[in-house]
Amino acid sequence: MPKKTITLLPETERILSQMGEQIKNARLRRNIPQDLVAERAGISRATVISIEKGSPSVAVGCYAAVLHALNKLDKDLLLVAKDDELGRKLQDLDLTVAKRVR
Amino acid sequence: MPKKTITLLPETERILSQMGEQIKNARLRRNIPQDLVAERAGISRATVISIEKGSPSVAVGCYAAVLHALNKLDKDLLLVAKDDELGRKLQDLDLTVAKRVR
DNA sequence: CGTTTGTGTTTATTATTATTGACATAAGGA
DNA sequence: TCCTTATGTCAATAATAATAAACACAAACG
Repeated sequence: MPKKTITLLPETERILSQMGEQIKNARLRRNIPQDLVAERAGISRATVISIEKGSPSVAVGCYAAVLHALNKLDKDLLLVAKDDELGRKLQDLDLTVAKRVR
Repeated sequence: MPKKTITLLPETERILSQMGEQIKNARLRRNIPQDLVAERAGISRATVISIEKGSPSVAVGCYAAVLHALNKLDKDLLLVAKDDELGRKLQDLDLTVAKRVR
């Protein structure tokens, strides 16, 4: 039973909005209509619109598909949680390469 | 009526998987159990598990909430579609700052 | 200015998701 | 080793998401 709706901090919502805007700009630069992106991504145009608004409730797979339709921009997803500086510092304080938390 | 299920290219699926792994590693480095992340993110532990596996069907908002629970790692989402080199090159060829495609 | 068409809303419908809880497994400390 | 507990899986259910279609609006072009 999905939660009534996903509740996010305003800060996080803004981040998603901005990401959506960036996706939209990437599309505009390529001069591809939402129609086409939707078709290439295998989703509906309505969902593309939601994505460009940064809707939190849209599946990450839809985001990925749209990004891929924009000339393999989906590879950008690999940047998420990649360069984890804080994480590495924390790890240095307690050098355990654990498979799970303790 | 949601599509039967999101169908992605194997390449895109791999990207999501890897992203999930990176998120998991970020959590392990911080030594936070899935339980706690779920609580902080306001979602269920089952969903956290799905996210760490890179499940395409999970809402992007859940991903964002988990990232935020990991010391504001949600800012990494701003890297997506940001440094759009190809897009800018394409734009250079046809310098129009359009609000929509034509 | 007129026309084309890309964009954004809305609504109803149905398939799918996120949840809960219980259980099995295994990691790692004592 | 033993024991705690983090992790993963599974099933059933409730609530949402993604869709299609029609509409209005506005941007860009001739």
